[in-house]
Amino acid sequence: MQRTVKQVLYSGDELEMAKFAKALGHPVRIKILKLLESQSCCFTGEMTAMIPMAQSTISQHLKALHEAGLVQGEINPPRVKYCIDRDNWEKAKELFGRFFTEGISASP
Amino acid sequence: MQRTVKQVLYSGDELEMAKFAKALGHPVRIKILKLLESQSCCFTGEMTAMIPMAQSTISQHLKALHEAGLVQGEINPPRVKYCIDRDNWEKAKELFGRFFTEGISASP
DNA sequence: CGGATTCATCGTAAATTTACGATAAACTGA
DNA sequence: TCAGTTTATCGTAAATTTACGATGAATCCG
Repeated sequence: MQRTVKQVLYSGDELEMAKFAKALGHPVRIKILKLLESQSCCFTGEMTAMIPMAQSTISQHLKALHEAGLVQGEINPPRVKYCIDRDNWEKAKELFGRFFTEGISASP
Repeated sequence: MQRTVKQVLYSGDELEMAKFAKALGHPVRIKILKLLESQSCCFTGEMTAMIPMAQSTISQHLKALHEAGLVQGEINPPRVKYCIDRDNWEKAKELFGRFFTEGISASP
């Protein structure tokens, strides 16, 4: 008897690419990453000073970037210093690179 | 008198990257693009045959990809043949490439 | 002129995202 | 210990996304 539900199956690469892409799918998050990229690291406060948006909203976007693994935060009381997560950055770079050149790996 | 509303300003590149990234931000859209990439082009029906999801949903995702400019459809009655939009594909490739290596262009 | 095929669009419900202000939590330094 | 600073989280409203089935539009073939 057929018990498995009709459902799309995704490869790990597909899921990971989508996760990264989703995190990049808002211009303010692009801007934040650009900031971190240009000055290696910075505190939340510096971002809120440069981006005219409520502090809570910036914090929310940072959380999204963190959950996608693109950013990591180092507690430096009473502040938090954010940096690009280099490992995942490289992973994303490679995934996007492959995707746009050959089309992502040909897994399931 | 100050009349402009407090508002974040984005560069064209930031907006365009976010638009592309958002379109890539769902695994089924990644899968669809992979399909188009691997067999140059295909009809909607071939996708719905390979992806267990309602035809209307696939069509909706194709619309999203089309609106982001990543895909173009050529009417071939009674079917529609979809292909990667090569111009924007290259644009996206370059944007993501620059972003992950140097960090996107340093405009406003 | 039908009937069949192919795809888009509509209507809809549930879930998620996005923004804000208010508040809480963690830590410093006086 | 108390006041101040910095950031996260909560609560919330509006907008958007995602999925489905049903229906509509366009075109081909007989």
